[in-house]
Amino acid sequence: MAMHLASMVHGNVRERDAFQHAQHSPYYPAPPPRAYPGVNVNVAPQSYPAPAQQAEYHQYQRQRPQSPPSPPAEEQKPSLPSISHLLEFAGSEKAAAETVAQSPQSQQRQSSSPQPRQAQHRGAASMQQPPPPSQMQSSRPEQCSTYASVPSGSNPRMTLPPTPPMHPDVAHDGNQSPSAASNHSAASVPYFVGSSLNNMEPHHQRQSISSMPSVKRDSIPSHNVSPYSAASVYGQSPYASSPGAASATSYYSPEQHSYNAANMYAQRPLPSNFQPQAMPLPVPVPSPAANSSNPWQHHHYISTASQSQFPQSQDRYICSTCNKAFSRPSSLRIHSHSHTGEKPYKCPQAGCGKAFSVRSNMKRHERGCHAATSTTLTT
DNA sequence: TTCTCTGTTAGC
DNA sequence: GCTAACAGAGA
Repeated sequence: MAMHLASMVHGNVRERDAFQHAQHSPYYPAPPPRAYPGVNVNVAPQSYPAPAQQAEYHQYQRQRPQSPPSPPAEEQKPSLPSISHLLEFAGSEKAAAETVAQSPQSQQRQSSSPQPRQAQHRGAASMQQPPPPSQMQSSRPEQCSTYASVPSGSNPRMTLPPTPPMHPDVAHDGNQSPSAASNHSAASVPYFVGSSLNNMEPHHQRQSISSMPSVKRDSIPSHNVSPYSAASVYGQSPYASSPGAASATSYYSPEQHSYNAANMYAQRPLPSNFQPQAMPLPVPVPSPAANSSNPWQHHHYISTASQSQFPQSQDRYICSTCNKAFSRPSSLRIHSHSHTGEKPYKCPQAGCGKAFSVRSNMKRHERGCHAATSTTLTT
């Protein structure tokens, strides 16, 4: 159940991420629902359409996937349960869940009998799903849940090449709840998905970046409102109170993220790869000192298999914000300044006060603007 | 392998 | 012209 819950959270995080990246943001305002305003954690099965009506019900859901949450809360019952409820739920059903996970028969039973829950999750998914469910819902869930599976290096599926986003219907098979789907896809899909902006393989990232028509360097930050907006968004996210929020905040809290490039950029996939509490990851929260050997790569959640897919010495360091790849940690660190707005290099000239994010630029400025002054001073 | 410096490009 | 940002070369 912990995994279940974690996946659920994952799915939501990814979903949010997807929303953030969604082209059509009519759904972006959706997050509010995530505050679980009308979320009835105790959504009763009877509140869902009977099995015989599910098809129609789902049809209905699909036909109007784009319609934003409307006032009539009755129809929105199929929404995700709150974290708190999930926690409670996890506690009470943990044993049962474990049993289920271990027993295929139990899975069968679960997939066949708990229709209500299934419907519930489906309903929730449908309600929160942005228009293109095939991309939004199914793709995002995979990446981060895969991250969850990374630690288990024994998972053979991790070696599989990237697979296209699962079809929503497919994602619903088996244990079909979004969370279940996440679990399911987690194991079957590599940590990144092509549709994911933040979880692409470096070479893919480069491709995507290079393919970006005119990604002005200066334009990157604009798209990068993300580091902060993301931080704020996540900070406001209901998940901040979730068990995994600890790690999430550790990744995104602006405070930490200020200059801890190791935190911010090596963990780039964080939003989506948001690590649930149960993750047996070696080092969830990177300590530059602890990971001084290779802080960047480590936090990329790159499986050994994945690592072997691209050059070790080339652009290993990916900016978690804009996915830009760098071959050197220092480059990434400096680049991070462009996102954080940090300008650690201040002009030493008295009365100047100018600051730069790049040391060389500062020196250049010094030479250019204070050459006379400095020469005068030095001589 | 990484850092610093230099050169370059592009936006304002 | 100034600055941001990046890549390459050398240390």
